[in-house]
Amino acid sequence: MNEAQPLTRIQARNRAAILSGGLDAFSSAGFRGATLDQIAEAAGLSKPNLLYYFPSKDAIYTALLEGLLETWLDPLHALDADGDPVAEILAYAHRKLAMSRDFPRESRLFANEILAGAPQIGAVLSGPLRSLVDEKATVLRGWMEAGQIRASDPHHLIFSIWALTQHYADFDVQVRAVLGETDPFAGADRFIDQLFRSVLEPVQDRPL
Amino acid sequence: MNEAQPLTRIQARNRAAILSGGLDAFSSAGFRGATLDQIAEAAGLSKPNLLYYFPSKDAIYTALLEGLLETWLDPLHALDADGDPVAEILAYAHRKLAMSRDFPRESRLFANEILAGAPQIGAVLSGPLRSLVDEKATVLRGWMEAGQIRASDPHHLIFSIWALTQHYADFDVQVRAVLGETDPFAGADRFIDQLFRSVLEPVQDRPL
Amino acid sequence: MNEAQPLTRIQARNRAAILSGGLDAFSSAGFRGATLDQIAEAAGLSKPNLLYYFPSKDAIYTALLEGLLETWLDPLHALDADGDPVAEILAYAHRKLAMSRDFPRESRLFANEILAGAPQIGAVLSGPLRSLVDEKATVLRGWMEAGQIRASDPHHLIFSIWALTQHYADFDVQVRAVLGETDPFAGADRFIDQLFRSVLEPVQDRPL
Amino acid sequence: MNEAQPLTRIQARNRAAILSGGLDAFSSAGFRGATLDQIAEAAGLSKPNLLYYFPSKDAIYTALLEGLLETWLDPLHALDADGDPVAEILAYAHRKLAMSRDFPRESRLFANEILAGAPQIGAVLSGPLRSLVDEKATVLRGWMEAGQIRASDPHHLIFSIWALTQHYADFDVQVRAVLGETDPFAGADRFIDQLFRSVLEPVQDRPL
DNA sequence: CATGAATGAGCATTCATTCAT
DNA sequence: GATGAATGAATGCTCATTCAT
Repeated sequence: MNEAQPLTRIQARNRAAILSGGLDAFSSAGFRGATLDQIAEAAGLSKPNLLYYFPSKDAIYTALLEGLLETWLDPLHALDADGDPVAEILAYAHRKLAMSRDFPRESRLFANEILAGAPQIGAVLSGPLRSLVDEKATVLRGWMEAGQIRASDPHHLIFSIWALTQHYADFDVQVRAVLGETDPFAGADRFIDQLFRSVLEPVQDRPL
Repeated sequence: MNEAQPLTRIQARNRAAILSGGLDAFSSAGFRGATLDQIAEAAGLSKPNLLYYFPSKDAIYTALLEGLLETWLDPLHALDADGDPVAEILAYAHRKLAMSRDFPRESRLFANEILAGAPQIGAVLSGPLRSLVDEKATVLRGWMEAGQIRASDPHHLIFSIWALTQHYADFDVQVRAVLGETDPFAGADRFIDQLFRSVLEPVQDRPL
Repeated sequence: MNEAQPLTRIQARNRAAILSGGLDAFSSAGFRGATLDQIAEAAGLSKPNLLYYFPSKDAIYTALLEGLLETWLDPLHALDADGDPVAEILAYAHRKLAMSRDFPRESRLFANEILAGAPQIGAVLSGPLRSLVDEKATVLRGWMEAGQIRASDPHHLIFSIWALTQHYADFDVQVRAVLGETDPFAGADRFIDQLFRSVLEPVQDRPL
Repeated sequence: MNEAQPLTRIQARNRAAILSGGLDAFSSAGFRGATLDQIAEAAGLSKPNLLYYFPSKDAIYTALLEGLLETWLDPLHALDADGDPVAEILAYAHRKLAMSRDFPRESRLFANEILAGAPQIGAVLSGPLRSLVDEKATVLRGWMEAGQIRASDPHHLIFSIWALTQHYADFDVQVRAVLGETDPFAGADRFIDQLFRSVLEPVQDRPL
């Protein structure tokens, strides 16, 4: 599996199947709780064949997390210092909520990793993630000082967007148990919009 | 170990040590990922001795969850329909945040159980929890219709309090990685207060 | 190990070795008393490898019993209502004794299962076995009423054949301790012949 | 527990309870398969207290076997060389059958020990038991040579009495499964009487 | 006499990984 | 590429036995 070689079709298909099976397993049972048997069955491969594509359980997990981190931070990267402040922030929250809706397993994989103490991505958190958050917090603070959004703690503002949006993926089982069969995301979208608009929009701008 | 008998001192001490060790293990690795060896070592007991107090790994987990559920819902129970609406809701959010600060392992245990699909407490979620939430949502809706707080979806309002407060326990590692050594809870408390005050207080009441 | 697939040579060899080792272990120590370690060692396999062929200790035991039951009842099935009565019964007793000589471990496995209360084959005893015995008892009664053999209780007649023949396998250790090194089966064969001839042959037919 | 001291009432009661519980356990599961927990629960004692009366599992088993062996051979001892031959032998068979009816657990304990290869009483079998059997076989042979009973192999004659009578205790489950609820012993008694009378009584003495 | 507490050894079974083909 | 076969190291749990009181 020389990485310089392009993957054959079978290779691509099997790698994808393994990663999908691994995502299922790791996102619900955590790294230690997931088993290669589960993953192999989900991927429709024998266990030795699975280990032909990834040398170890750890390698599957790492591949998943690495593939995830990029897309996971994309929405925040996209927050544009030159855009309309309220619109930018709300758009960011909506993008994050859409990720919870469209990629709930990825969200739960991430949650599991953090709950376990971030053994694999600890360095990313205190390195690239922290830098990115600090950079965007500076943008937010600039908007606040310019009176474009009301003043609040920019870091906690970001945390609140993470918490609120990821909750609908990570606690999906609980949300659905409480709401019944209703799809939670439409209501969540409206509520989140209302919540952040309230705290962000300067008072005099608020429509009576 | 007849439960009708009062526990001896040794029993009380060892049971507590086991539950604490189990809380450590289960809250970070999940049920499947935690091992009796970890728990026994954390409790300072041999593995067979641990199983002298609890008949199985499952029994420890169940004891933890049962002990947790009661206190977990207490803050919501305490939300008083006859109190001042904004003050009641904010007090609820503060109590929840205090629980994240004082009992972070319990929060992560709960998060892990939900992430795994709530195999043990699924029935509680769609039964007692749902009833409680519906009851309190009715209270909130009453306040909204009376104009005492601004209108929004009461279920999602409750979810948002859960999400925001539990985030500081469940994603503690990430929060601290981003903030550095600063204690997150003081800032979190202020931010949450500001956020919910914004969305709850009727517009005309807001000081200019 | 799809059972529809023919077994490979290795599979056939190892499954046979496991069943033989299991027969040794279960027939002398009973189900609970036998250990996978014994069986694995007798089969020349590691314990996990043994469990690669049979999913559990119970599965080995069940496979043995199922394989046994068929051949166990064959001699009785072969008792022919149209044959010569005395000859048929004596032939049946000889076949049973031959089984004790040639398959003593199987006999002891069966004895152990019965002694333990027949937890696995209880249903067979009160179902198929009872039907078969009742059917052959009816044949015997017919012969008795026709005066072809002397009258006696046909069920106890069958039990006596079981008891006498299986004794030489099940109590082999005792029989040999009492008899010394002599092979017991030649004498047993003669004695059983004489015993049943005495009780079966109509009195007037008996040579003086 | 100085053996020179007489047992207190409590000691006597508890020893008896342990032996009875042990008899239940060992007779159905064998030595290895039985557990001290079973025995302790059956005896209504705690496990450490049980081990106060008997120093080990092995000690209980040995005590049972030793207590058994004496009474086990009594009926054969009682076979009287000076009595009426046929009556003596039939009386022996009846006594043995009565023991199967009245002490089936003891019979099964003995059967289990033999099936396991007689690890504890092997020496008794090839020592005292063999001597006793040889002695009684000599008596039988004397009767045969005197024409008081018909000639047959005296050892196998004794084995046949053991086999037939013990079968009703050892294979009790099977016998009852085949016969239904009927009590087997009345029929067994008649059949055994008929069987041995047939093979023992000199031909000319037989009533037409 | 009796029990609560504790444990080393063992047991059935699982699991990630390796090896040969 | 893929699989059958195999295993060392756990893993949850049992069991006979010991110790302290």
